[in-house]
Amino acid sequence: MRNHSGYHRGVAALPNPTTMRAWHTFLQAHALITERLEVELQLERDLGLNWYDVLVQLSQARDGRLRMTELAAAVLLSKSGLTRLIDRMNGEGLVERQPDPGDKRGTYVQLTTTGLRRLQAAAPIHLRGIQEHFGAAITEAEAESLATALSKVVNALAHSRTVAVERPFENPPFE
Amino acid sequence: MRNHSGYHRGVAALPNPTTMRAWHTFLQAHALITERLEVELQLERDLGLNWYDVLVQLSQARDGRLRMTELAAAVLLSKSGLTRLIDRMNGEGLVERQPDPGDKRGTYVQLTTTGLRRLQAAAPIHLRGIQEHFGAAITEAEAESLATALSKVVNALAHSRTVAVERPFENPPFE
DNA sequence: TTCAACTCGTTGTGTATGCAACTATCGTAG
DNA sequence: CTACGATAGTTGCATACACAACGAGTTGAA
Repeated sequence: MRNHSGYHRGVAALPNPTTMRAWHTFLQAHALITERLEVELQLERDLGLNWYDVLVQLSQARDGRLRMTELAAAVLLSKSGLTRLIDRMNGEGLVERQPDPGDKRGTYVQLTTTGLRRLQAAAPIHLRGIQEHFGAAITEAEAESLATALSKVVNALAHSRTVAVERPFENPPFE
Repeated sequence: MRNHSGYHRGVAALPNPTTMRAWHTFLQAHALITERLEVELQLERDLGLNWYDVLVQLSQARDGRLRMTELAAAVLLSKSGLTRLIDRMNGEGLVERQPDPGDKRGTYVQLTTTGLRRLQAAAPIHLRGIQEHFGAAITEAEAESLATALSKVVNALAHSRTVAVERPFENPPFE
């Protein structure tokens, strides 16, 4: 699936100014809002965004539990990263490890009632932040457009598996 | 507990479904595209995105140099984080530290010709990635809308200095 | 049934990063 | 000029993460 969206001039089409402006704003917005939401949740509910994400994923899962690997994928962490995150959350009683009776290799991560309460306390803060810093700043039409546009970006990326990239020159194995 | 989950309490409205959809797509798009660009730059030019950002900032600065603090702000790193990043980049000859003759506390980070060459080799790869994965996926109108909408988000955040948030049952701000 | 290849989660290790404390220097009020 | 608070950058320490190697368990083909 190559770049067959018009504009083939020379080797690789470069972004036009509008694209670059959108790109830059995109990065800036993400950095700022993410940091703000993290800080607010941390200050007001003593909960990091990763912890929150884990709680959300578990609360939405059937029986409030997921396998380590599923959860790792859902919260975009490596397996080892999740192992240690769950260690910490378990240490605070928010989740529990349960052996999977059907597969002795596997472990379920189960949301505890403590964890659920913690999530219920945190969710309004987080959602309020999203509304305040994101939703309130843009119009409904802009939100629609944004979702549409970025969905296309996501789909394009999801469907193009890291195509063996070209290595025009250099990059020999010497260092 | 004040702002109850009430939808009409006025105090803290929660996001509507459109907003939430836009929000999720926003996060997803950022995570995916960022990872892809990082991987591509790393594989094809053996350069991390942070390194690239530093090189870009320096190349755009007057005389190809910036003070540590300015650079730290530009690339969104803490002072200590930048100290070590510059250590590493200096170790590979991409930048140099220069004392500021006018302020003996200060240090300039100066782009070297090696660093500039490295940037010139990397830039096409990175820009191509932005075009391919971002620019090509959306229409010009969507790019405009996105830039407009997210600019408003950025401005709102930049102008609202972390307003002392409510701490329902935490230490009051009375020091 | 057997066993090689795979999968699941953990552990060892290395790296990047932030915070707080520190040193050196600067700027200024008195 | 002095003294003190502010600022620039570095360092010690702690944390969070990824990658690779690993042991235990599973699966499928012969």
